[in-house]
Amino acid sequence: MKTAYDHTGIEDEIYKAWEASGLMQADVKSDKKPFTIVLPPPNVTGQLHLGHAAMLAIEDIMIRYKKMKGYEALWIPGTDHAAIATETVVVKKLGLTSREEMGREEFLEEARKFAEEKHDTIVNQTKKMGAWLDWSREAYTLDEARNTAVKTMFEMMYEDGLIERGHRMINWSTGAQSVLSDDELEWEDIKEPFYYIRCGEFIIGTVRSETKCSDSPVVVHPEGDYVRVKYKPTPPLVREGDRPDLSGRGGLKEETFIMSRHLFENTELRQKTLNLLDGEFVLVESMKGKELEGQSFEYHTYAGKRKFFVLCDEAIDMEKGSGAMTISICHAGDDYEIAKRHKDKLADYYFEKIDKKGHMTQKAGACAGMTVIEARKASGKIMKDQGLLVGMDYNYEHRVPKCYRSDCVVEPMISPQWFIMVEKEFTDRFGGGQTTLKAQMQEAVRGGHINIIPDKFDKMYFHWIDNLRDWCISRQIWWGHRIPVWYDKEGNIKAYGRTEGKAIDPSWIQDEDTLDTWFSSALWPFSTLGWPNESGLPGSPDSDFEKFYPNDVLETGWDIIFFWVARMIMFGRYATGKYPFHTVYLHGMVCDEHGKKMSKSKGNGIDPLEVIGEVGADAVRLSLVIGSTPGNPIPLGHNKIKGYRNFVNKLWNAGRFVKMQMGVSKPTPNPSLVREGGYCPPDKGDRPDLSGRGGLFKEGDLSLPDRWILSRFSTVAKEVSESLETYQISAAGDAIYHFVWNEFCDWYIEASKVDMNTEVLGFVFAEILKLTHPLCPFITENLWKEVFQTQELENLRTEEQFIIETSYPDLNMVDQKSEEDFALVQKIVTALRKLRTDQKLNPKEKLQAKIKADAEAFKDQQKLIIDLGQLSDLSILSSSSLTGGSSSADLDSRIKSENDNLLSLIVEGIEVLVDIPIDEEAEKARLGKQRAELEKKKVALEGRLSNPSYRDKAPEALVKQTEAELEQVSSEIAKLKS
RNA sequence: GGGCGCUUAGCUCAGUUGGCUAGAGCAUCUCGUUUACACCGAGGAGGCCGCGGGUUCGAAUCCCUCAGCGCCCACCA
Repeated sequence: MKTAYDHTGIEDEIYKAWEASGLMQADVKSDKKPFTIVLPPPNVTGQLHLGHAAMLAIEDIMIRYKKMKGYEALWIPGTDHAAIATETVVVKKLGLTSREEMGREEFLEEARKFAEEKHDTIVNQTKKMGAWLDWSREAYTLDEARNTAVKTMFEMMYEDGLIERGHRMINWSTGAQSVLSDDELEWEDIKEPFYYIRCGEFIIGTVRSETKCSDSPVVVHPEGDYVRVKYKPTPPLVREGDRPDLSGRGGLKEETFIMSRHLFENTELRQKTLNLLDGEFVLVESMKGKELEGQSFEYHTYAGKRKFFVLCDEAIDMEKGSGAMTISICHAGDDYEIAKRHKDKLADYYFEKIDKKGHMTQKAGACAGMTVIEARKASGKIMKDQGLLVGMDYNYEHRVPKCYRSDCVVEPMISPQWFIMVEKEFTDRFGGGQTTLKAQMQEAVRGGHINIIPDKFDKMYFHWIDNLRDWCISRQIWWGHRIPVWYDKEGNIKAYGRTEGKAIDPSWIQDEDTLDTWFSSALWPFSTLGWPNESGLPGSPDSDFEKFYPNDVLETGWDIIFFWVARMIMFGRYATGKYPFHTVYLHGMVCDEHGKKMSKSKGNGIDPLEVIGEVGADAVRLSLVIGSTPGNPIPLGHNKIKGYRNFVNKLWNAGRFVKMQMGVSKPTPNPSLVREGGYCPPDKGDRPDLSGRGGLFKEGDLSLPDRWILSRFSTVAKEVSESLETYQISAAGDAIYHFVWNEFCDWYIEASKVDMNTEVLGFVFAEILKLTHPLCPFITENLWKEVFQTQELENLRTEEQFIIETSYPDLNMVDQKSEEDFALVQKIVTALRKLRTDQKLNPKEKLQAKIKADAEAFKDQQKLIIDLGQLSDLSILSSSSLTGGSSSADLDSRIKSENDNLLSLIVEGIEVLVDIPIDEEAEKARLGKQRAELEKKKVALEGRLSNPSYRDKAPEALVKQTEAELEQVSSEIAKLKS
């Protein structure tokens, strides 16, 4: 064994051995209680990033822990075809400007090849993390089985009327050339000029100047208060940063405007808004919006002369702009809503100003053919030059939607698409009566069927559902599940859903579009378990679906709670009648050590594969799970990783020490250690019992450190299990870290060097390896083999065992007395070490000391203190050990008088006298400081006890405890003073 | 604009029903080449728990105000 742990090579070797062992494959016929997690499938074209690494670490810990706890643990791996993301990448890789340059089939073949190549990469990277996945059940969101599930789901929902096709306002990604769901938008803050434009007498405000190029209704509020005003300019119109309007077409001449009373009367706002007009506004008349209705007029737009007419609608906000607006029915959601209410009047106004590529149509006149962004600038300039503007705000800030995959502009457009109706009533197939998908999703969490960790996401979840609109599931891309609908030449639907056993007429045409990638992802918890083929079929008791569905925990990053988690809940409940899992564990985003998002430009990114190469997967796993709590950012930096690398090395070296003590021969069973009728090892062969259910050691054989470490281990193992049960992985890791380092290594191993019990040493270390295994699978397996097994890795399964085959530690050897006794030893030894530091003594110099104690009861501690405190002797002061006989009348004062040349340490009220040359000054200072601290504490305790309400109302035990403390503090002070 | 959350040591963060002297890692200071480990050991220093108020015998913890920070949703006139 090397002095420093070297993970290189061995991790891959261990993973291969696990795979070869067959142990990773869950047994559907097992009697054990199932525990199931489905791996959130990484994008097949992706690289392993830190988010995956965190996910893998957390889920692997859960799986290994449950497996060692005796569950039939199943963790299903898989990959996601990631429709839009992959298609975008493939188009780029093939050097196409659009997929149409290649035929559909040819393109799909290329995409398939690409996905296959990339698949192996992500799978191998997943294995690097040590993930205990059942590869025999690996799934893919775009494979045959999942396609069957998709078609079945589509069919069910279509028949229930929950899937409909219709023309609606949708989000169009000009880059991906597809519709996107509301959740697939990413919003970007930008600053753009905001224009106030003349439109006849009206003034309309817009940031989208390019859309103001066509015939349009001017919409006003029917009950809104409007005014017609006369505008009298104040020439010359020259101001800083502005040029006089020399065109003579506006600004300088008298004219009339119609605006909201709100704008007219708020002078400050008016000046700010109509900042290109400098003059006087004089009221001509007042009117309600409805009085304006129906008026029509012609006016110049940047693209030429256009017709307008006035329409009333209550959607108008009188406080915004001038209280009037024109609408672009095909290019804005709100406008479309207004148009729907005025169908009869607006039939002629449904025309596209922007095409699917994001270019302006012929409607845009001079700007036709430009991109939206170009046209926005150009049209603004034209309008300014032509005097069509009455106001401008250069600092208007708003947010624009971008495509989350192709990062291009998203345009609202009207298009025929397929939708899942989340608010439509249907009859629950599982006896839930009339309900809606929305209601089922709400019930999942509200009814306590699903527990979200941390619970702050409950609110986010409900908020999302409350605002949820129908889910657009069709996509105009090729890579994905093609929508299972067939039309005849007239466009009538002739077939849908599953095709097995159905006659598909060759003349029918399948829908060109594919399904949203999240449609197949939403089926993942049960499509991976054989649904629909293995579900609900009588007499299929051994099916994965029966055994492992519902899943137990769904673990993922909180950022896909809506994309994925909510939709799995929706589909799971709808299709199987059961919520797909009982617990949702959401981890946060990995960020750098200062809480900043990792990004290439900042250079603070960490590549998980690179660091695994440097320090090994175990250290990386610990870095990702310790020091972070669910839902909160996971801070990660090289310092942290280094810290856990050091821990892994510490564990390694503890293993080396244990192995050295156990000798070259492997440990053999010591019959004297196993009690009559005690624990019987469940394992094959005559190996030592390292499983530790208690009843293993004879009381009399155990030293104080033995009893202490067994007791402490019992407590810590319990804490760790409890933490893992309650998904507090960080707390579990922290407890292990400190137990191993600060108790086992710092104290037990040190004590062992003096008085060795190799059975206990080996036993506790073996238990530590088991306890740590879920967090650090590689090094624990490695040490398990090195220290406790005789066989090589490949033979472990048949001849001995892998560590995961053992039981998770559950030891009941808590011994309060030993813990207290050992704690006193630790405190006295620490005090002695501090004394050496303070007095600048040679650390190697052995000291003489004395202590007052019961010689027999203190025997164990005495020896330990001598050894660990580097003493030559620690004599026990008792009445008989003092000169002048056995009278114990005033033992303390006699001790004092006979030893007043010795330095006195007060530890836990016990006086330790040390024979060293006393530096009077330093000693005085030390005592003064200690006394001050004690006095301060005494005052606090007395204050509390002198409060009658405290004695009255605080629990009795607490009051007693306070009294005991006061007593001890007082006695310590007395000893210091004497 | 609506909502959620955070503020604890120099840094990153724990602190689970209110109760011992508020903890950890890293950084820092002093000492140390003790044969498991220098990827180490020993010891130390460092906190009005954001500000102000309230409830309580008792508040980092519960309630309210304010300030600062972060996030989610909505928002294209």
